[in-house]
Amino acid sequence: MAPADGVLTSAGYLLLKAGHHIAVDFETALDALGLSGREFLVMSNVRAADGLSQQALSERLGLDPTLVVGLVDALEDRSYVRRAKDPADRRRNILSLTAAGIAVHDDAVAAARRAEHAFLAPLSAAQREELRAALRAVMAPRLPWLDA
Amino acid sequence: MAPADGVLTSAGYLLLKAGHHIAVDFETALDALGLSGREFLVMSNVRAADGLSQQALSERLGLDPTLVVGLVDALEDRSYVRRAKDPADRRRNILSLTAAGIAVHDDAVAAARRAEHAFLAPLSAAQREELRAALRAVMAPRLPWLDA
DNA sequence: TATTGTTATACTCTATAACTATA
DNA sequence: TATAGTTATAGAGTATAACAATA
Repeated sequence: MAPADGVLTSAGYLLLKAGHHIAVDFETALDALGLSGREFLVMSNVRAADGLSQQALSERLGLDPTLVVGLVDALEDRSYVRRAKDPADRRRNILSLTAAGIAVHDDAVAAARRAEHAFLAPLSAAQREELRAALRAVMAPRLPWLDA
Repeated sequence: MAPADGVLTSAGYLLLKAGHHIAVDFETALDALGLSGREFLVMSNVRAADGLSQQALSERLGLDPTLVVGLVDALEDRSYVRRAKDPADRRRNILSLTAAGIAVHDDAVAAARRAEHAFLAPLSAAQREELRAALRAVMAPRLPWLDA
């Protein structure tokens, strides 16, 4: 057997593929609500971390700040997200969800959970929890906000 | 606690993020060999499945056939991959690795394995294997060639 | 008439640099 | 002088459609 054998069934490659597949599933599930995956993540982060600035958000998302502008614009147009000047530093925009944003986000969370459950259906509840713990351990050094 | 809490620490989101992070790590590791991640996957699939056509390859990779053309072109230019007309159906290109291609691919596999090992370092050997088994179970319905 | 591979075009997405307003 | 946010531009990446060769 070739020394290269097993690459395509390695944990690393399967992880890469699984990540992409579930991303597509999330997009599909959120599409019914008129949200993109990124918009959902913007709302999730704004909701999870109070008083988030756009720069802090871009770091969390791993996206360029210039991309965040357009994302927040699109959500503000639909009145899901609010920009407010930080009184302590008027350069900063403090982001928050509106009541309408929270309502839509609740639905989006439910849709995402259904998609996740379907994706992980081949696993038992215990296996799903083990998977989550393993991924959390691996990602902890890379996602500082995960500790909180 | 808000009903939306936990989205960012869910198995699904961590899976999505982990997939992207390891993809970046793979790209970085392969860069030293002058290979892109996709070129590496082309070579890995050609090597794993004998007599693969470009169309079959595009299905395995989940990429449009028109993208495969350019990938194979670039690898053929470096004499890593060969195109040969299928005698049974002269529309088909049968792909194979050259000796040079196999040599480079061996190095690439080693580099990818090192990157994977570093990425999964927080996990024990048993946990890594459990992760691999879980991902394989989840992806089996989506990657038909995984059964082989 | 359908399929494999190829090419060309248009579209989307992203990264880079420059600008403003605040500090 | 440096930073947060914004805008505009250019580049890379992708999808769509049309074509040639073969079935």
